[in-house]
Amino acid sequence: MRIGELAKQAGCDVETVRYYERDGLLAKPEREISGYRNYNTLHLADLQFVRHCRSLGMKLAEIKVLMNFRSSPDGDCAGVNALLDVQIVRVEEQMAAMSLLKEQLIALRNKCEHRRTNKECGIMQSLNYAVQVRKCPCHR
Amino acid sequence: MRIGELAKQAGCDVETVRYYERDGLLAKPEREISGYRNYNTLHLADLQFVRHCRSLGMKLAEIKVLMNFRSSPDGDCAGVNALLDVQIVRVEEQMAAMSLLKEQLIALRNKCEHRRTNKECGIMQSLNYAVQVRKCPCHR
DNA sequence: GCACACCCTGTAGCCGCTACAGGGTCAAGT
DNA sequence: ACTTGACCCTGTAGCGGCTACAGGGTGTGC
Repeated sequence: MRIGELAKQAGCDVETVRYYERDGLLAKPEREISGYRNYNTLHLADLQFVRHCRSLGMKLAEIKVLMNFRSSPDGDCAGVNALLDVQIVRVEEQMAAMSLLKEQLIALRNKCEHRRTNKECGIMQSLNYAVQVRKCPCHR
Repeated sequence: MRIGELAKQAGCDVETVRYYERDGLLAKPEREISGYRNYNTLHLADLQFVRHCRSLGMKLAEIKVLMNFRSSPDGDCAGVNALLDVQIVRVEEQMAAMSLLKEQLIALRNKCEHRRTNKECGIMQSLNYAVQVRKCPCHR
């Protein structure tokens, strides 16, 4: 199949496929005489693997590591587990940060009693000062 | 004061200050004969305002809007409120997405019973397929 | 007169794409 | 045989918000 079909099946953009190839994430496919890239179902499986990893928020460098694990099927999968743990920790950290952020934004939003001028606005006034930060409100 | 002192007081990098100036977020300061930028406390207040907004996750374009509100102090602050609401919605959306992500990652993590080979690893096998998505687990 | 901290401009890099420009190829229709 | 239009190619630039140089100039203290 050609690149358009491949991209469609994987639910991504043609440009993205070429980007992955350039980045060394996907193997370079054979070319037709015309120069067109020609893919088979193994290429598709690889691309889908990458897209699934991406949808889980993994970085391309991390996906490369997983691809390497994949190409040594008899190796110990401890590395896979460790990589997943990194993802989970990262997401948890981001969630904690967002939680704090939301709290700050809502506190700020409540500073304004409607229909004031900009200079009287409690929000605008507060933005002149650093946000009061409690020590990690999400973990108590 | 010179740029190094300004950056230090605002808790950011010198390069960041110059970047903000180039981006039109901060006014261009006077120059000394040497060509060095010379700042006063008003510049510092502006920079701190920007940094506080950034720490709340606002985009530079949004901060520009707030700066404009700031320079028309007698205007109606409804726009400020609306902008804050946009921030809050954005953070809530991101938190919902992260929550879903975390759930998916943990489900995936549980697919591997320790000390297998890569090809037997439940995680690696699952990554060949799309993640099962429940309809927004964070809102019920 | 020298060292060293600081400042300047301009450019390139990070990430994961996205969006062109400027061209070639192919298949169907007339 | 010719045209249309969908697809493909390479290469480059842009997004956001910085960060990190290179290659130079300036200021200050000893």
